[in-house]
Amino acid sequence: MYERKILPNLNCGLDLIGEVLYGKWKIRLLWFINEGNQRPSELQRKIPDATRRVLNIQLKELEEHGLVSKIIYPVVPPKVEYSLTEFGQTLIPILSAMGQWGDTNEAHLRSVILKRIDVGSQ
Amino acid sequence: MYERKILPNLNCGLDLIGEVLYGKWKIRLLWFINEGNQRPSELQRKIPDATRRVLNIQLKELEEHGLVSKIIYPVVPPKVEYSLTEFGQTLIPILSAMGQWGDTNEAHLRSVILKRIDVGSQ
DNA sequence: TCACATAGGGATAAATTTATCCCTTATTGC
DNA sequence: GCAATAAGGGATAAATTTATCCCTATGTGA
Repeated sequence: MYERKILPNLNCGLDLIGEVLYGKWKIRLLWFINEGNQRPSELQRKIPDATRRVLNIQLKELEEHGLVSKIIYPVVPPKVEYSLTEFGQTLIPILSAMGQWGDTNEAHLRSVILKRIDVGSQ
Repeated sequence: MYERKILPNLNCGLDLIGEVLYGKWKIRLLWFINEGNQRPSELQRKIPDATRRVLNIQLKELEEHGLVSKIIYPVVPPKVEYSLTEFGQTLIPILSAMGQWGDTNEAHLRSVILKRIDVGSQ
């Protein structure tokens, strides 16, 4: 695992939540797990742009942060199921509000985001 | 400005909000601006761990994404004021909920975050 | 027997984000 | 004249995060 050289700022609640949600795929993972996609392979299918590798890494972080729990069934072929912990579930209303905000403002957001990116590319 | 080689995913509302909030200091900037710290030097004092440089860069992104607006007064020494746009203000309830969640769970979060980090360091 | 599905990890490269350092402008106070 | 203040930008290094590639294990079905 990467060993940090610069410690994160943990001064206030926003810092703390930022620390556990920071990660390209974490919010989506929480969301899809909450929707019932519990197995790694289902999550991969839901998030095809991410590689298995990163999803595993980010799932492990979510687990270490106490947001999801993992059950490994001792069968072959292997079977694993993730689910939100009680603690992780308390995040759902917030993620839901975030998603709604994004959906509500989709047109505008898509426009300004792409404007910053397509400066000569494509 | 850095030219992206990998385009971001913009499949759903969560992706969109993630894109505009992603940045080490952005949430804090929005928060402090909302609290009335409008001038760059005030923001720097509020966020001493960030350098002027990064704050400027992230403020510019927030501006380009339509969340904050910037007024430059033509005086010397220079005077600049940032404020939330109407659009930016719609984010405040969400940031507030996020901050509260972090505050409520401060002890637990601090513990699990530090556990992941202090694996041999310090 | 060969391909496939399932889950996961190591090593390393590439992408992206932050940090550092230094430079500019013009006025006020000493 | 010299230091401090206000705001900000360029160049470059360092830190951090993601992506790529390859390898392991074991049963099931064709």
